[in-house]
Amino acid sequence: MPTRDERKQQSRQALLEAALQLSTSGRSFSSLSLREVAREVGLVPTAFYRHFQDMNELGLEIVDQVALFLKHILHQLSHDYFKQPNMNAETSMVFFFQAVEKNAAAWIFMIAERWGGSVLLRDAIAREIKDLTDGLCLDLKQIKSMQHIKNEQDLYVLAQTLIDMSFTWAMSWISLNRQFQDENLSEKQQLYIQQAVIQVQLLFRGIANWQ
Amino acid sequence: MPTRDERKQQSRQALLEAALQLSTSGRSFSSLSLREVAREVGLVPTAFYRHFQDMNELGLEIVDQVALFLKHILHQLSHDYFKQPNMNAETSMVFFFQAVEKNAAAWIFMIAERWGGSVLLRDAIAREIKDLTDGLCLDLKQIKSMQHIKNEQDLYVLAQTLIDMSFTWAMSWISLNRQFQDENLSEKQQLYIQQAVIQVQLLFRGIANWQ
DNA sequence: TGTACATCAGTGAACGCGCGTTCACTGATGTAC
DNA sequence: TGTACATCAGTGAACGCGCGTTCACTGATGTAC
Repeated sequence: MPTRDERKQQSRQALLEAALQLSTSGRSFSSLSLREVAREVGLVPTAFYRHFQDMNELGLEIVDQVALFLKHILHQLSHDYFKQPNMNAETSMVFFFQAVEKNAAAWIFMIAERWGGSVLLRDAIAREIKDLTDGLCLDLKQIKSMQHIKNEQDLYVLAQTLIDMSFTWAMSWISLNRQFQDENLSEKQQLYIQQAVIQVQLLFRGIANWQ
Repeated sequence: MPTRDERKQQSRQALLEAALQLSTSGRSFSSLSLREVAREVGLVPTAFYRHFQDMNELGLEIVDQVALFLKHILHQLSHDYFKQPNMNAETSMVFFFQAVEKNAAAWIFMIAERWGGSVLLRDAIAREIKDLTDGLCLDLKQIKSMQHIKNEQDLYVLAQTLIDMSFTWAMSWISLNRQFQDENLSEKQQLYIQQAVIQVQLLFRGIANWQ
């Protein structure tokens, strides 16, 4: 028998997940209503207030959870790509897209609300992206093929570019999955993997020939 | 004395501009109400229906107008950058940011609604961005420093990258303008120009060393 | 040019609906003795 | 272990509000003769 407090946490998490799911299924977070989220988890609207002051507070908590998740993914991917001997650009793009599909909601939320309707969420997301970039920058600093880059700022800009590109890749991939089906989909997917690989290679030739 | 039809067009355009302005001043298009837009231009809600069937139809028209504007800007910028003899990366980034500031609403709308709350708008914007990319691709094809790129697809991916980056640059610039003031702002702006220039140079070194 | 009629952008009242928020409540769980 | 009380997650009625949409209308502009 779970304690009262444990059941409260379950309701809280259910509200968070319902809001995340609703706001990433073709809608936006700011179009959700408090009543709708409560209804989705089988609670009366007023019970919402036992967990969050308002939808803003719930949104900020989603940003926290989603950003933490993306941090893990990006760290692991950069680790795999730069440390594993038999990792080429194509297989690591495939890995990336698998990770995106596995938790699409996280990516959709971050990208859609990055320039979305709520100032609070936008600012919180900006801070989290700054954080992600700092983390990636530290990862890059320990890579062999980056040692010739002397200027700290150049490395930071590279991290920025990679983060921005990964968002674009993730969202384009999700758009494909929404738009096409079956063999038509896998054809488009193959094509897009090729294009993303070219982007990566363009960037990394730029790095190799830096300074 | 303007004709009845001319005055109708003025009301129509006023509705479009009010919606664009409201949806880019920290809100999102899908959070606008029909009544709010009508109120903003001094019309009774029901008069809205003389011009558009609903907010979706108005939104699609905004996409049209905004995309047309961006097409002009991007074409002119790529022309200036690649054809003018004394154009370096920094001065052309400054030109770009001037263009962004001059009509920030257009950029904000396109970027925010690209992954925003309305499926109709998202799809329309996706089509327009495809169009912009095709246009830029044609421009690139006529550039001297691109002649060594044999593969059509590589050029297309380059155009894609440039379009995506220009959106990121525009939105970051607008965020700076929203967030900082006075000498603090111009300091951040200087820094960001430097960072964007590094991104461009990274990319163009990649191109120079392609194949 | 003047008249009679048609058009149609904008009006204003009315509607039903979902919203956020308040309030007093219920009854199961937790705690103190 | 049993009892008496406190806590508090969830309930349900009620509120005022802005919304999209309908409808019959008004009166200035446009058109046909």
